[in-house]
Parts: sequence; structure tokens; C-alpha cells
Amino acid sequence: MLIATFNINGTNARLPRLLEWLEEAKPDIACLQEIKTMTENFPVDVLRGAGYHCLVHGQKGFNGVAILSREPATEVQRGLPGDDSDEQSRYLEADVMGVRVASIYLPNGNPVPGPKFDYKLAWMERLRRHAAGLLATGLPVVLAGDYNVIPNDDDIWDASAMRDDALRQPESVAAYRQLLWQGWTDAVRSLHPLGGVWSFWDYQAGAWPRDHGFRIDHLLLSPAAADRLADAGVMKHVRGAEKASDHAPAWVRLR
DNA sequence: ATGCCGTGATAGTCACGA
Repeated sequence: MLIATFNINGTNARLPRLLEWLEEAKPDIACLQEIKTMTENFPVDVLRGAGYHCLVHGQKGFNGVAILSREPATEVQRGLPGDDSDEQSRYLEADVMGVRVASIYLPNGNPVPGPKFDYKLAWMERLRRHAAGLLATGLPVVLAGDYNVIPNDDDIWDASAMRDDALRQPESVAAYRQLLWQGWTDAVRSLHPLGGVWSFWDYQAGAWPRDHGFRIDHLLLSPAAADRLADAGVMKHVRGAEKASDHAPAWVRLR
């Protein structure tokens, strides 16, 4: 069972690449982020034609997450609990093929310091609380998405780069570790413990040809899911396509 | 120190990203 997470950076701009990738990789479940379109404008008919059911939590212009699945999915949670005033579409959770899956687009948080960084840390605290409840169910759970956190020095091409960025702030890293310490397994990290695996390369400054990337797209597995972990990685070649997203899909295969 | 590039909303450039 192949579960992937892919920040597509805009549905309209990326649909041809998304369809190519689905045809090539054939994920059973694909968690998408930054769909950047309203729910009603997401191309559900085109994707149904490509063999996928869609759950969509969209928003005009920014953010937006979706869960694509070969088998029908049952929506469990739309939006991250814990703040009724939060109108940003960054969380969607569903049951698919016996697994609880979430598509997560964690706030970027720049600039630091500032209200956006405060929002990021508050959002991570809400996620930590919600994730504790998920662990308590004992279900196989996969929290997949763009976490906008670079967890370790070897998760980036140059450990001194991004030091002042929200993605590498000690508070961001600490919040990510707190989440892990609840009992989650970072699937890609567990299969590549020495690091050196990137999931994002900036469009600017020749980051892709220079391989100046870092890892911010993660799949966190509950114990019941980690027991079934067979393999995990990043589909790096996807980033090399024409008109590619700046992210590549990260994935996990469960037995 | 800032922009680089890219996307979307909008009809100017601007917000936002990472």
C-alpha cells in the first residue's frame, strides 16, 4: 500500500504534472497540499477519470489540501481542531483502506519573529494535541504533509543555511520533536537515518541544478502503522520535470 | 541586505511562499 504526500504548488498550474505522476507512481493514497483553489473548482471529474476519488478542503488563492485515493475515503476531520477562528485550509483527515490518513499543510511561519511565526507555533501545538488523540485510538495513522520544518542538520544541503528561517528555528524543531516523542515514526528518516534526502528545492538561485535542497515533507506513522513499514523515500526525479512544483513527493509503503 | 522564481488574484502590481 503506497501512501504519498505532494505539495503541488497550485492545482491549475500543476494538473498535467499531477496526472503524469499519478499514472507513473500509482499511489493508493495521495495527500496534496497548496492546491490553491476553492473546493468547488478542484478538478474532481478529471481525477476520477484518472482513477482517483477526491476529498478536498480548498480555499481561494492560497493553502488548500486534498486526499486522493483509489478506494473511496470517509472524511473524518476538516480543518485542524483547537481554534474556531482559524479559516486557513491546512488540514484534512480521512479513513481510507483501513488507515487513518491526514493531509497537512503546516504554516510556513516567516518572517521570524512575528505573528506568522506565532501562528505556526500555535498551529503545531494544536496539531500535537490532536495527534495525541489519534495515537490513543490505536489505529494505523499516517500524518502526511508539508510540515515546513527541517528536523536535522543533515536534512539540508548546508547546515548553516536557513538558520534564521522559520523552517529551521529551534522552536519549530522542538515542536516537531515534541510531536515525534508522542510515539510517531518519521518514515523517511527511519529508512534514511543518515539524512541527505531532500523534498524541496527552491525555484531561485539555481537550487535544483545545485541540489541545494532540504527535507520538509514528512510522513509520521503511529505504532500500528510503523509495524507495517516496508519502505519510504522521496521521488526526486519529479522535481526535474518542466513546470515542476518546487516540492517532490515523499512516500511510504505499508505492508 | 535584497532579490532571484513561481503561482494566484487582479488588472497595479501585490501577497505569499520557503
